[in-house]
Amino acid sequence: MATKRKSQGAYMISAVAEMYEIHPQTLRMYEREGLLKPSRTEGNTRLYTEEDLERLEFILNLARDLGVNIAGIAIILQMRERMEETNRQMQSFVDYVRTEMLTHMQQGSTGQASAMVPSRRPVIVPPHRSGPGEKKR
Amino acid sequence: MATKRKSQGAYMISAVAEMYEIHPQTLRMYEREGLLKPSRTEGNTRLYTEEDLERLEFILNLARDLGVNIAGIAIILQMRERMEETNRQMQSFVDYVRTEMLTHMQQGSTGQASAMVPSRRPVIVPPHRSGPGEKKR
DNA sequence: TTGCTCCTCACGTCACGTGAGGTGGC
DNA sequence: TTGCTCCTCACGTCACGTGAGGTGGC
Repeated sequence: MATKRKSQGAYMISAVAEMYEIHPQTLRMYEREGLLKPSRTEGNTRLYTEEDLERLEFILNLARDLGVNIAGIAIILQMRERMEETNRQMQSFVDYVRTEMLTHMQQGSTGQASAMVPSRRPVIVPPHRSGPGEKKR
Repeated sequence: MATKRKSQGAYMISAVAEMYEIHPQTLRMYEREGLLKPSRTEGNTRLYTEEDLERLEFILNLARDLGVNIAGIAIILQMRERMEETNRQMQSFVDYVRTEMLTHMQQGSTGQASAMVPSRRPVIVPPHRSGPGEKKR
């Protein structure tokens, strides 16, 4: 019984091809060019995880909708990862500052804490809110 | 006397073409596709500023060395600008935190300012270390 | 056996870069 | 006039996507 789908949300190539209306050869090409790295079964069959599919959607958006070629997609993927890392670091810095501030506020200060820590988070990317800073006080 | 170069480091198309060994038509194409926006003389002749040239170098690096197509270059340019903006905001946040810290340190605290405010700017771009979070506690 | 997988080779299409041709202003 | 500029049109090349053909394992 050859199933197209594997447990844990891992998909064989034809299932992925069907889901995204993409030619299996194109999927193999994307892998050859380094855009995707699905794992393999012992029999050497490609297995696409949910994470691979998320990445594939991003790739297809660039390739189909925006007309970016493979070299461009590779670079954009790199930049995306770098930005995500930057955001993580930024967030941890904000968290650090926040707790440090609170610590010092408690050590005999005037209670201006909310004036000191900005009420909205300063920087970072579009959709997210960072969480802290808001419901403080 | 038709000069190729204008004062203030503004260049006409053939001068730019020569400097970068690029076909004038290619430069016109890059403009048509929105990658470059040189100003014009009253007579409608393109004038490339130093800033345009810096951008052009970035474009040529992507196109020639990395093989990125125009759609990809457009997106990468956008992302670059966004990252630069993020870095600027980050820097100003760091500056803000730093001066605010110092202010509060001076108001009857223990003088741990230098332990609290990172001495190098945190986050940002690739090869750096993040700075805070580590020597805490 | 069936229906999948793997692979390589090859073709059609289109974007990119370049060239030609004709125009106009310093 | 010369040498630049502007523009449009068109061609060659190559990357991308797709198809065919032959193989092997569940």
